[in-house]
Amino acid sequence: MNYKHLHYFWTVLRAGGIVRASEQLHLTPQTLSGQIKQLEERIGQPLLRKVGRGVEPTDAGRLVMRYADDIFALGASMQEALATGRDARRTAVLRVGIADSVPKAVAFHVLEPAMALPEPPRLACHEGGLTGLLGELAVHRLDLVVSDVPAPVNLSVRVYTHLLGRTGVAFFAAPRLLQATGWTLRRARSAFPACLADMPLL
DNA sequence: TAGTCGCTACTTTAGGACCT
DNA sequence: AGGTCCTAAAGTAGCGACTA
Repeated sequence: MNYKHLHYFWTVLRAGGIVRASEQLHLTPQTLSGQIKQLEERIGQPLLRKVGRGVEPTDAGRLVMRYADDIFALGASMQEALATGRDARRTAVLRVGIADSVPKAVAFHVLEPAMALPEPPRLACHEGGLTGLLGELAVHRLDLVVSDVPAPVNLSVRVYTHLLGRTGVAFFAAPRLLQATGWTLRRARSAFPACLADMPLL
């Protein structure tokens, strides 16, 4: 196993493409493509397949990626332990799934109190769709899922939903848009959200 | 609707630099 | 000398915009 090749593969999937990964790694796309090809030859099966103009992992690629996540997370925690003198492996790990629809600032706000504990856990955050995250929760790969909606009532998995907070939603419009649709700001405010029916809303 | 063009992303090939 | 890693150049393929 050449861990440099594995790191290139891992970076490509995290960056979302060979070109973006090559920019992060200060290499050319040809180099990354060639190195990943060598990794595939050593493993004996393809890890990436072309989809449109990009690439996506094969089943084997997803398996390798899960191991690579653990390998490089362990490497990062080793560096942290060397820098801080605190062995991260001795601290509890809180594995959190964050739904795509949740703004990162909100997720940070929700998780921040955990980091203020006397013995703060090591946070491992995973982003994804709610359905996939709940599946991970069901098989105990996650401890917690942060979402902007409660778990579906027809979910076959037993989970507990807790309201952690509320936030408002802001709508912005140019004044001339209100005028064009025959509304004034005062009337639109009092008739919200019914007034949206007349608005070109994206 | 089909063909063309330009752009983007990726792969292949050839060859150079460096290290053991 | 041979292996590894890298780049430049050329080629392939997908996608969107434009046009007849």
